Amino acid sequence: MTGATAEAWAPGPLDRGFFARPTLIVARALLGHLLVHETPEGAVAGRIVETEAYLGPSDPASHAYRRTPRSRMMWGPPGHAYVYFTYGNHFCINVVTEQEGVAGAVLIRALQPVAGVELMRRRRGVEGLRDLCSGPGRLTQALGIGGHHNGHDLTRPPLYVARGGLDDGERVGRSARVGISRAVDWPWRFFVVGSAFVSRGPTRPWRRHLKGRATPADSGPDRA
DNA sequence: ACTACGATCTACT
DNA sequence: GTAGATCGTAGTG
Repeated sequence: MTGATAEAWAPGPLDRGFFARPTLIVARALLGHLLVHETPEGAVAGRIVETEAYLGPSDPASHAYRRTPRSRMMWGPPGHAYVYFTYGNHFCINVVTEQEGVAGAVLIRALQPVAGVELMRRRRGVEGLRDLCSGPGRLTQALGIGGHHNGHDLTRPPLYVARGGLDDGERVGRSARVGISRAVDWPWRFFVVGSAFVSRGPTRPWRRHLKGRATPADSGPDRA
């Protein structure tokens, strides 16, 4: 259980073509894959169970709604990390999508701890498995991700996305995105239905009431 | 130069 | 359920 090295279980990184697709496709397709960080202190990894899509100038909630120095990475090459600091306390990590020159990124919102759990506990200062990576600020702390990872190529160690997958019977759910003040009803959050490791309780993500017009809240065709 | 506000988390009532 | 922490980014003057 504990003590397994990355080499013992991790397949290679996903290739760049995986990320060079429309952002909404990548956001859903990332579910089940692994975010891996290998450091001198040890290897840690988690299975992606919750994501959010952020587009370019067409998306009022996106950092790329307007082009700024901070968000320039979102126009950069696919498969690279966009890491930003927020609320004076937390880092969040995105995977850049689309062709270079087109803005788009997927925020990783929650992981199911898979390896390096003791190191995660040490970094987080909490014990509960469900408290280690269930939130965008929590998972960066657990994995040791910081501002210096901004622009890192996530198809290359030491920080990369590796092939995982969804089990038969696991379904993809959608909801509105969390923590935003514009485009609040756009259903661009994706999560593994029933996972105990999503950032908002496992039984609660459906509880958003639709106001006025219907939104496509049903899961679409799944398959990663 | 100055101000407002977060793609959040934790602790407390 | 609500508030405070805490600071870089972005927008305004």
